[in-house]
Amino acid sequence: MAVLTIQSCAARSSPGRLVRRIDKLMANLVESRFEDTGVSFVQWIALKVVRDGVARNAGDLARELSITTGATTRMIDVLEARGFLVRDRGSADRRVVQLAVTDEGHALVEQLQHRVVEAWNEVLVDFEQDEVDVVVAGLIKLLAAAERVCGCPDRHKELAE
Amino acid sequence: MAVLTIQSCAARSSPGRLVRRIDKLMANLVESRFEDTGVSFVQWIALKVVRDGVARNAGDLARELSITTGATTRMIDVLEARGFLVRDRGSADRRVVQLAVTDEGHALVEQLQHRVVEAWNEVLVDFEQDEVDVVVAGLIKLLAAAERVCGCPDRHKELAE
DNA sequence: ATGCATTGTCTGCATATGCAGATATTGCGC
DNA sequence: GCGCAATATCTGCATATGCAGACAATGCAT
Repeated sequence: MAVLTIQSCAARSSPGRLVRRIDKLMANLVESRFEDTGVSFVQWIALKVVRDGVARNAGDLARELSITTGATTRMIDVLEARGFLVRDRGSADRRVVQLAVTDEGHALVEQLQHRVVEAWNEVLVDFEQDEVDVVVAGLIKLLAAAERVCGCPDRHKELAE
Repeated sequence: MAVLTIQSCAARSSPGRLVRRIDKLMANLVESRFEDTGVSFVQWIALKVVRDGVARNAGDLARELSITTGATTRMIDVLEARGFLVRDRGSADRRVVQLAVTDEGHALVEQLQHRVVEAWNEVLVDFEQDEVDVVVAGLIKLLAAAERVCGCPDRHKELAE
């Protein structure tokens, strides 16, 4: 408690700075390997969570991607136009837009998934399995703490995973 | 090595997903406490690294913020217009734009720094000091690994910190 | 000293996203 | 059934950023 001091709050070694930089670098790294497909990293994540049933409609998807529903609408527009995804205005509740990946989208997710794993494994080559586990565990705890303080609106149904 | 599997590469517990979400949440959290100042989180970081001498010119600042020099130019425009920062076309090399915070900028950094520390400490309230150290150490190693794979262009002078 | 490659910053244009209001649908109380 | 609050998505507009080329200053080879 009271763990961060003035000196460390925005230093190179502050958690905030580190997560930001890692996020940017990894997104760029992965995206550089998607170039032939014209699909962005975020678009790939969108397709993946829809395919895996983690996001079934537009609102779910927005929460999964940590972007607004407005931004999500437009991303779905693009993915639908490119034939990777289809909208389906639900018959039960006609407000919600059910999402499903097409065969083409499914194939794309599969293909790019291997590239993502490969990139991460190149980065993690000098890590032992338990080192990774420790980092991930720490991040999970940190995220939970941040969500608590933010009174996080997306404490949504825990689609076990 | 070969630590990430297909299953875990984009799951809720993947390092990539976690760092992205933590970054977004913390940026929003901090920014919500800056509202009265009209300064964004990134703008505050910019002022801070300039004040601390970590970034002395526009190029340095771009690397510190992980954004392009073009975006940096415009951010400097705003901060200069608001009187927090001054440009000074260097006399030694007239290409570089030396940066310095004004008295007003200095005061702002000081004031907001306390809010940032406070926010982080609220998040970290259930962490022991050594838990934080472990997470930070893991992130530092992860960042170094990512920079290695990216052939990172900003392995710039190690302004010790 | 001249020409040319390099470097640092800036600018024009495109995209991604946030925000706030609009629209459509649902469900609830009466 | 009617009116109204709540919900899910969409749209218009503003901003932040990336990218690629422009421009200015420097320094190096000759």
